[in-house]
Amino acid sequence: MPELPEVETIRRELEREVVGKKIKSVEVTGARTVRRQKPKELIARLEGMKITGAQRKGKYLLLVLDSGDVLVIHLRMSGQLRRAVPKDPKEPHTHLVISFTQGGQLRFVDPRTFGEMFIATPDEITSDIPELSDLGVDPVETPMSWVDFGRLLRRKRMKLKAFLTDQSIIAGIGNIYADEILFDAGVRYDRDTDTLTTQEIRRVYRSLVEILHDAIKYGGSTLSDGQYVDLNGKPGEYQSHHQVYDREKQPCRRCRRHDIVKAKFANRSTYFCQVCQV
DNA sequence: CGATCTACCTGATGGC
DNA sequence: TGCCATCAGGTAGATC
Repeated sequence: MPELPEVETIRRELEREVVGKKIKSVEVTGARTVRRQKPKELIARLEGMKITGAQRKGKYLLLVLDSGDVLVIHLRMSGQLRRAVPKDPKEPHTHLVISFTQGGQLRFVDPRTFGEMFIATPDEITSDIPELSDLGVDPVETPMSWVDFGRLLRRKRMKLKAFLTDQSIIAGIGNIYADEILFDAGVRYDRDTDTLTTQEIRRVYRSLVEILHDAIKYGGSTLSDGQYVDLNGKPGEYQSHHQVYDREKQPCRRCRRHDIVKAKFANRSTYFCQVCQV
């Protein structure tokens, strides 16, 4: 479900809603949500702690605690974080509930159960947990120049879409935003990184920054299945700004004369305009 | 090293 | 109406 813009939207809400709150109790009911450690250990390291910060690295959310520990959350395909009060009916697939001493709850809901939560020390995050320590640059958190971006690109030899979605190079871009970025830049998904001209590199990077920030501005994308919602259950609005994603056979919004094509790349759908992207 | 495929799950959708 | 195949925002791991 969520890519950088959706996770960033949630992070900003967490900053307002849970930072400063103290954890009274934690209930783990899902069998798979806490799988790197015993739920008991996670609960023990959470209860009684105050949340002091809400950070994001790529698609990972990090809730920093006053104990020094960090609660790491990855939503994967269908995970949601929802604000609630104890009397709210429990939605199906609610796997973990954090209750605050100030009242109110943070609930983790995840139908497909790919999402996970674990608690780690900052040291473990920077050096021991490969997915996190090997994470590439977060283009929103740590802006770079297009020249730096070009250096990253020149170091690799792969298909452009694979490059953009490789979390160990650039963190946060997934299937939707890769397609939107490539359309905006006018470059095909299957171009080899070593064939891009300097101008194309500059265009791809400018599009990358613009699309991600624009998507954050609109609160991310919610597709027809309505899976992505924010802390308050509100869907995003960026889907109506999509130029290609999920627009197969609909006219290209740039050239207006050709239909968006859906192709398979790396076993997933890729949407593009055969005329506007070269 | 990169490309490709599978697995992990539930639920929605569309064809027959 | 029901049954079955296919697909979905992500990622890790196996294999070539």
